[in-house]
Amino acid sequence: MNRVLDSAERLLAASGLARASRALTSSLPEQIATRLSERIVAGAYAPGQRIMEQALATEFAVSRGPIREALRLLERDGLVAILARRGAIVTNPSIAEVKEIFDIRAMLNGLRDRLIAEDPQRAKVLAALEPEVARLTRLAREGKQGQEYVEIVWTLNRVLTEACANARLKHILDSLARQTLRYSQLGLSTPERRRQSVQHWQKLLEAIRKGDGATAERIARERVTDSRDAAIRALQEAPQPVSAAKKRGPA
Amino acid sequence: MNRVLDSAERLLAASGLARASRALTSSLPEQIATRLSERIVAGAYAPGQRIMEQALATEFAVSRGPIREALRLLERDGLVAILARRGAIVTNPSIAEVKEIFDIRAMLNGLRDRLIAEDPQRAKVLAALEPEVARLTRLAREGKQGQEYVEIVWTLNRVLTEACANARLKHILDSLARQTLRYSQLGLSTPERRRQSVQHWQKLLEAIRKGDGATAERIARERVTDSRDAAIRALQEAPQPVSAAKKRGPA
DNA sequence: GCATACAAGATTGTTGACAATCCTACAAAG
DNA sequence: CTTTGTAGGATTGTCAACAATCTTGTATGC
Repeated sequence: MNRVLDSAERLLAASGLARASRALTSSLPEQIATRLSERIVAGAYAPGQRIMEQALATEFAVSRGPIREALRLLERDGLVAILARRGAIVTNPSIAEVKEIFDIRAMLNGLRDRLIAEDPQRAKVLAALEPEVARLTRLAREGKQGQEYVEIVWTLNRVLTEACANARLKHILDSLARQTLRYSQLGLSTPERRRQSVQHWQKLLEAIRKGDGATAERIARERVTDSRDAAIRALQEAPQPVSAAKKRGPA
Repeated sequence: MNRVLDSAERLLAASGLARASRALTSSLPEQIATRLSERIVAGAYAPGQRIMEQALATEFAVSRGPIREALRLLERDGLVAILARRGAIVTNPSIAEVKEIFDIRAMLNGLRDRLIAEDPQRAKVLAALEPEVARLTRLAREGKQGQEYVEIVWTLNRVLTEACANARLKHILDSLARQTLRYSQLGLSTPERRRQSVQHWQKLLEAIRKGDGATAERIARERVTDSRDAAIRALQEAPQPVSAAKKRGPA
């Protein structure tokens, strides 16, 4: 339908977030939550739009009970806000809130990568990361544009988060990643930024290889902080980043 | 009824966590969740104990719907685990999981205190912190034992978290604090540890006063890491820290 | 012309009942 | 004596309807 929307959907698939956290568990509310989160991230529901329970219940051919639970799950992930007696509306994070989320991610990505660097069994993770970083390097050298770059970066992040020994950290990072998925494309827009991103990843791999947790943490943190600043700059220039349309009423 | 239980209840009240996050919103499921979380933290439900929906519905004189929602809220906070078709059981975090939570808190408390130190309007927070730290210093000098010490530390943490400009960070920290409330008393057991804790707080205040975000972050992180190690040591010595009884069946 | 009050419709919160699944106890076979 | 299969009760998951609240459109007053 729409180019931006398509790329967002591909990004979601590449990120593996939907599958990673819920789809296989086969609980009805979780399945519904997964499908709804895909729509929100893809921009099918505009920020600020109200989501009615009965409409979804009819669409998914279930009762309102599972729908309600699914909406609470989305609230937990920050994709909708639920107001008492007024239902769920798609969140529209302000620039300040996006910055907040990135600040938290900077700290926790730092912890994640430090833990991995200090893990005696990190060789396996490295084996998964190395070919991806090699692809990234090649793409950057060839000056290639496009979606592929973003997808590789998401894969790298997913591999690192999956490998994380701290289950609760993994959970929080997944949740935060879903919340910033809508803005993740903004961080790699210019060729210079991509070149710097590649350098960051190479240095991170080096630090993990050496088992240097402190360096791994510092690099991860810098990387997210850079993404944060880039995303904020992009948001300030274009206040409506993903969804062009501003539909508020029912579809 | 039981001394340990009493002190846990006082601690919960002093921490202000229940009130801070839910009680005033007056939604029925949230009220129920608050009361249940008090019971879990106080040890009225033993770890591993199964919680049945119908029993709670009868007790609170509501239908099972709000009870279900309340249990999902507790799951979000990590106080119960919900298994498909098997309901909610009170979580019994392993030592490894407690360490995980403390590791996350170390990072995020660091972010919190750095943000506060870099906040131009930090004077107001300082004004609230200073008398408490003074009380702490006095207690330590007098070599006083007892609950008061723990309560002051909780107040300090609550003031800092409340003052945090990052709303999402505040939310995550509240949630993590609830999860470790059961173990927070373990960190300050010996007089030496308390003296060191006082020093940490004094240095933290100093850093905030100067606007030295990096130092504030480092100190906060050290403090949580120390608490973590102390809590783990205590847990290894006494595997059943809060609730003495090991009731698994219905009460 | 604009703001306010009211009424009808729509939407969420809650309830009680039904269906599907799980756990326990007991019996039968190896 | 241990293990496997089965039946009953118990518990969670889902549904449809009712009550309480909110939103929207309209009319009225200034």
